[in-house]
Amino acid sequence: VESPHIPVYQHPGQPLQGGGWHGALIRYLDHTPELRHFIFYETSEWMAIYDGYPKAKVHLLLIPKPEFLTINSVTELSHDKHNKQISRLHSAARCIATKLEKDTNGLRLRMGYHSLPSLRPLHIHIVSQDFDSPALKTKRHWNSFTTPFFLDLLQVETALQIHGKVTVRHEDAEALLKLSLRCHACGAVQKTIPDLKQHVKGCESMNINSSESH
DNA sequence: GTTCTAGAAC
DNA sequence: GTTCTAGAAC
Repeated sequence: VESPHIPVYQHPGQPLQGGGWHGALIRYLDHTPELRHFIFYETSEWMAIYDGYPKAKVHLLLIPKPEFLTINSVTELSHDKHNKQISRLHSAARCIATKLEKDTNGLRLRMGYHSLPSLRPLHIHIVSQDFDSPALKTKRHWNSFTTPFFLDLLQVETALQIHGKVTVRHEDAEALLKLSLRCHACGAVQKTIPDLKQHVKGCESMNINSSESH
């Protein structure tokens, strides 16, 4: 397990545009000078960057470096080929999350993959569960983090262990993104995104296990 | 992935 | 009238 000097989370602002969005994350790995402020921390095996459009108070992406693991989606992983690398990557994610949870005084974090990622290469989301961010604008955004579309690290590890790979049915995953807007803490359905954000701010269930509730 | 915007919803 | 979403374009 890496035990680096993980810094304090401090998002730098909006990233530069251009360069084609599918491979946008590659530009971070290439150390494009304009994006250097978006590097949260890196080792020889991975780079943790600030999400350019953070969907919560804390939102990092953990990207394995090409020489460590070259792959675009969780469905391309196999137990036989990648078990050791994935273990190390997940350890790093957990190490970062533990540090961030300390720094943020109990902000709850989830770590995992999107079933159908829009960006390559493979990346793990480390995201706090407040979803208090102006960049979270659509049902797709919301459901990609709060439905089973979001695959937790442990879930991926278990699938790899049992089935040797992670299987995603495209249409099932797409359907999850279209589910009605539901509070992830209490399950209440909300009509619009603004309604949902308003609800989450005051939702009693949100504060369980948070230091702010004590 | 985001931006833009037409038209649905209110 | 304004708010909000969803689909096209990028």
